[in-house]
Amino acid sequence: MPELPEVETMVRGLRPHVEGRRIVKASRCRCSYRPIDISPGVRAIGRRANGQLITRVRRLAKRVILELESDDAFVIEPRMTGLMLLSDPPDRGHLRFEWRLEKGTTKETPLSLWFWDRRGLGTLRLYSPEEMLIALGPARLGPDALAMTLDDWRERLPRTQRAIKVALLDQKLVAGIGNLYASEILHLARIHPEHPSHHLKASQLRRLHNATLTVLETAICYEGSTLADGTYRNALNQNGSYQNEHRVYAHADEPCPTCGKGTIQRTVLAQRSTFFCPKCQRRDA
DNA sequence: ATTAATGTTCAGAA
DNA sequence: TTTCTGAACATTAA
Repeated sequence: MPELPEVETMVRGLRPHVEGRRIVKASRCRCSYRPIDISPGVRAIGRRANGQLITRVRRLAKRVILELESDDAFVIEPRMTGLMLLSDPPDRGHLRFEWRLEKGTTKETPLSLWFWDRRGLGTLRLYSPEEMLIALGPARLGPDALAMTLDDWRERLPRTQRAIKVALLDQKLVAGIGNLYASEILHLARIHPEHPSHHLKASQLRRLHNATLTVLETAICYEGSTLADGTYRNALNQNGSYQNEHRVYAHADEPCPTCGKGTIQRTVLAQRSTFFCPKCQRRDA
């Protein structure tokens, strides 16, 4: 479930320890389960990455990017249960990939960066700048949810007739929002999840813009959401705490914390759980 | 002991 | 063209 706030938290945790360090060895872990989906192959990755300096760590939508001095870049996509960890993996059986990093100063111990993934749906790519543009350029990925301007919302949402909840999950339309934050954003914006995207009024688009920024920025402050299954952790294997601030997600049958009158409903949209307050988020509003 | 549910992305179907 | 469905996967709860 790492979405934008969780991936941003990973990147911020990694950055001070990883930027400016040299990769001694990048290699696939011997894993109890199936090996991680990587490309190019292990040998090509080693040839291109070993000895390289990591110049920058950044986030691209829900992906972690490790930029190398050669201008190649690792692109890690955690999908459901992937974690980028500097220490203390929950277990060793689900470790999928390791970057062994050079000692910084003499005092520091050698450091490993790990990709740990319980379900194993995550992927890792090593891209040249040209490959990166093709794989993750504007044709594949819309503007980052935090970078969306009001004009971006006004211009992009009318492009589809799907329910707004479904549109928010379309990474080509707007990148970074996942199932959990889509419900939270729509609740704060007081928009019904089934409202057709192309029928949103100006006032609703303004509220959607503001709610997106508020929810995602607040969630980043709380270091993301760690759900009941405990999958998501930051770079040091610590919990996030935004789950305590969720107003609708996984709160079915509870009173709405905003209006106190409605009861949170759970429905299924695009095969995903969707939570909303029928009083705050009226269909016709 | 099965089965359903979990959520991201993509391939392929409608 | 646009939208929808199912599969990939491990684990837990029912």
